[in-house]
Amino acid sequence: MQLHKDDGPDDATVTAWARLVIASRVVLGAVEADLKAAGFPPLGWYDAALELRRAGRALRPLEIEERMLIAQFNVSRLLDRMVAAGYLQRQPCSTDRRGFEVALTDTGHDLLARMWPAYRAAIQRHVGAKLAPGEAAAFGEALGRLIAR
Amino acid sequence: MQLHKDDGPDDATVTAWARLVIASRVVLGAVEADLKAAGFPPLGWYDAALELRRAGRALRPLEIEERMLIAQFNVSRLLDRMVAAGYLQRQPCSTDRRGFEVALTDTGHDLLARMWPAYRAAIQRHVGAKLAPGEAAAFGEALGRLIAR
DNA sequence: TAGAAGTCAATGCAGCTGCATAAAGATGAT
DNA sequence: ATCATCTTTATGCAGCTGCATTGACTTCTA
Repeated sequence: MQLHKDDGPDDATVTAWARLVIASRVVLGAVEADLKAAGFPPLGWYDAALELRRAGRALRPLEIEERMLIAQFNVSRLLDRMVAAGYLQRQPCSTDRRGFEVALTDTGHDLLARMWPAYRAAIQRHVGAKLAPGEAAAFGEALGRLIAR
Repeated sequence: MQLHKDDGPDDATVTAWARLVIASRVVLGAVEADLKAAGFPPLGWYDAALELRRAGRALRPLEIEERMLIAQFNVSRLLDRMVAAGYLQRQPCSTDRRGFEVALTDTGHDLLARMWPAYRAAIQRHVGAKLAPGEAAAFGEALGRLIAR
């Protein structure tokens, strides 16, 4: 236990932070590299497609933004690229003529199906295999707290 | 407990992975934003300067690369920028004429000293305050395992 | 010690990100 | 209904990243 006069983080917190910075770079990079090596598009494409499949309906860019927690202008461009690649299609929004909705095309559904085996293997290789058995749950809990609020 | 026939990740691992992707983006972004709002350069600059102070001597780009786990060409350009900003200085390497060493300037030492209060506060706000008491140690352990190997 | 192979660092290019702002439509107050 | 305000999405620009390659030097082999 560390004594301190201010409200700064304790040593364990600083260590956790420093490792979070490194680990996210290393693990994200490794998973992305595996996917790319297998000829697939970047992770963000999968994530966006997955949100659409989970929702079970067309979503507006704003809804994608809320779910993926990425900046508005990056959603705009990500959707552009995915539409251009044929994975998504835009359709006019019935209730707001400023916006539109994006829906998964058949090709988009197919992308999810084809990527999952490679993606799942990458997750197991770079995350699952490195955590102690049973450790993942508590680790995920802690990460969830970092996102909350 | 999940039954499966293949060697894929279990649900807790997939959840942990998904949250790692989001949490690192959210938390890194928040800390970077705090530093920027206080008029400081990006995190990577602090990290590089910190490695130099920790080492207590000039380091070669390759050594920075190993410590920060970032790509070679990104080290090259990060050092360029930090030298241009006056925080580092290059000096010829006595044992290898291909390379050189970088050393912290007085301004660089000063940067570390000036940034730390803002940085520490940001770590506490975005990480320390969100973890349950005592949780940071196990969390850091798990992150350490992800980096290892 | 010559030559092949390896290592260290920089750079041109393309693509992605952050930021500020714009354009178009929705919403709310009077 | 009108006008100001807010919301939704797109985009120009600058800077950062990944990738492939190059140039310079070192190391290894014989």
